[in-house]
Amino acid sequence: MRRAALDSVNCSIAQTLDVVGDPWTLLIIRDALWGVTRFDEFRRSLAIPRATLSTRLRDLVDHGVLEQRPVDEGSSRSEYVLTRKGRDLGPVLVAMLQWGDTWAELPAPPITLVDSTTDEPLDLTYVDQTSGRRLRDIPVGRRVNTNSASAAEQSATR
Amino acid sequence: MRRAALDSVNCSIAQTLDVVGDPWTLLIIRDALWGVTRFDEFRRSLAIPRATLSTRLRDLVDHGVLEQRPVDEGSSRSEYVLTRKGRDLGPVLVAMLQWGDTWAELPAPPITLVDSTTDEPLDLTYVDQTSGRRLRDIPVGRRVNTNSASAAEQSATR
DNA sequence: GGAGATTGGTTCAATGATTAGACTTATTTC
DNA sequence: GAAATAAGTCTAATCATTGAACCAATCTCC
Repeated sequence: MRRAALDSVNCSIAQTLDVVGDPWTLLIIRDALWGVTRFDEFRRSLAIPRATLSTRLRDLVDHGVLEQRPVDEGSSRSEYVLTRKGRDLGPVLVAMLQWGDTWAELPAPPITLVDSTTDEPLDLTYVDQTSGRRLRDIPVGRRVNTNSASAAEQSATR
Repeated sequence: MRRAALDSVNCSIAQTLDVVGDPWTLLIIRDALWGVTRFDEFRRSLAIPRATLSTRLRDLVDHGVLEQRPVDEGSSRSEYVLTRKGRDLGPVLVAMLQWGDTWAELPAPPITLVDSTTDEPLDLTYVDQTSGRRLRDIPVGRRVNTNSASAAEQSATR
């Protein structure tokens, strides 16, 4: 059967996975963050089958992550650009990049993130803005917010 | 045909997706971070088919993200606990949680991350440790590191 | 302006993966 | 010792993904 339906689960992570919980989808967004906009550019960059790319782009447009628009006035050729919602996925990709740099067995990190104005490498870390501490030094717990959804939905809350 | 093979692509994001680029996998890790360890606990929490859970857990153990060990000395029942490598996926899930809180159309964030010693809510943001600026204030670029892989592999670098 | 290449798809059959549900075996609990 | 629980495996059906072929616009270049 088809993939599990996650969009009704009352969990922000499940909701996010319902949109980008597919390897191709996140690779498309990665490329889009680097400025790729055209169908064939994605296809060549990712070596993704045309039909798969076609459905993924449609889904991302439907979810408001990409905006499809004609390359020129009245042109039938499209470009796909990230919306604000799509650009906000940057931290997800940064986190994946860092995990891969640390744990994938590559000889060296293939790319380095830099400040594009100064070309200085970035050293990105999750920090709690309240206490100033880094995430890795904090014992993280969670509080379940019971005010937001029905009791039935709560059973699916995480 | 089976899912695209990403493990040979010279990109840390693709390498990460090769391990966790599946919705079930990340939901399993989410639960594991909250302390879930047993097969049936995962199954009930996620409503995941047994066979699917079985293969996912095996794959995660093979990748060194989870460690499988007997519940007691000599017991045939297993518990699955995150390794260091697995716990390091925390930032990926934090990023997804925040994106879902912002962009999924839920009435309110279902959970709040807190410091478990003080119960204070956390306000986690990516910060560049060098300049002290927040990620969202930085124009991010990338530098491709050409010293690490062969020219042939470089064509697949992102 | 016409030939050929490029772009942006759709359609097709074959192959895998995912699923619900039945089944199994060992271990607890009562 | 009976029933319930835990941790899976097995099977058939269904669904998604894939490579390949096909197609209609559009663009380039002579």
